Amino acid sequence: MSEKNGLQKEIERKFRRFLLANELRQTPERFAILKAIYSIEGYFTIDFLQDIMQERRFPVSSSTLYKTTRLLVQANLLIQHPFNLATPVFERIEYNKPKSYQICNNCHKITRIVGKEMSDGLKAYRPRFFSVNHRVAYVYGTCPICQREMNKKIKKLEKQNNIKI
Amino acid sequence: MSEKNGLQKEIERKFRRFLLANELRQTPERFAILKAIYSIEGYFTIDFLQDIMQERRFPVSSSTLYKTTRLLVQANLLIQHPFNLATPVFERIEYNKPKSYQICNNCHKITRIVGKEMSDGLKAYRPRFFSVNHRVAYVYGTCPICQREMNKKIKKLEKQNNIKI
DNA sequence: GTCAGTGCAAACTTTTTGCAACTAC
DNA sequence: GTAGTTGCAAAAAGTTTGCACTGAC
Repeated sequence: MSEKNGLQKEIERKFRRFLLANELRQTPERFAILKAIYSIEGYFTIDFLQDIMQERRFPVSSSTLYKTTRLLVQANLLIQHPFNLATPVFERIEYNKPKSYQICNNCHKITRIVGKEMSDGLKAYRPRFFSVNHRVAYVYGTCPICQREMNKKIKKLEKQNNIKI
Repeated sequence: MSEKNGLQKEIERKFRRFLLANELRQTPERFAILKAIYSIEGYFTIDFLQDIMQERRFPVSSSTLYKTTRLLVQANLLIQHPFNLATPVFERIEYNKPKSYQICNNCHKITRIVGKEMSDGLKAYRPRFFSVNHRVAYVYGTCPICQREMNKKIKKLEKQNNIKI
């Protein structure tokens, strides 16, 4: 069995356990949605997910999508990002693999942070009485392009009005 | 001048700079909202903020609140949390003071993480070409109470149906 | 004086809910 | 067979927008 299939099975098992423990039913819709979500590499919105389901010849209503995504968040298989875009952005969770993002609050550009410092930093926290599933970090600030533009504008204003801002 | 007033002045200055740089006007509403937000210690929703403004004898319309909170997020003075509750949850930002939260996805209990490991861990990441304003981390998982309940339920089901889940 | 900001109400979008048909258990 | 799930349409909630008035610059 390939690595990918093994992971898929593990995820399905996790969801099955969750459904059983909460006395919820194992419907084809729920597993089809789970599978579709894990086929999406990056971020996605509810609308996009519905398109994917359509493409996969497994159309589902948006009420089902809303309910199922909520279940998956509860089951620690899905995350909803605080990107404050027009619509909520979701992303699959890979167990115990910390994820970090750098967000420019000016141009709203989001960059994934790679490299060990951040993921090691996140793993440094080991709670004694809490079973950790996944860790996510967001670093907010200003990207170099926006930084330069803002400085230029401020300087221009200071010169124009002969003031110190 | 007290520490608190100094901080307040610094925050107002930051907002003023932001408004100037973006050629936006310095209205009383904007500064009153900023002040109200920084008077709230924990999380808040738009509705709650509107109540606060009412109490402070500075009623503002919700359209103004939506517009101003968006500006404050852009100005790196406010953050919107990904708690997936009924309504979006906001919180003021304290510059360069990392914040972390532990979230039980089962009972939705949110706990602030205190202690050095996490904040030091977050500070370990120092991007070379990005001006960091603030860092936030979320640790998702299951709290001890929910953990125990889930285990109990799973065991009961396994016994009942003589299966291994 | 000009033009951006505010408040109101209406419009719009997103999400939830009630109900009949269906299906996992 | 029973009770949870789905899909549809309607309702509710959250957010944005158009417009007249106000006030920052």
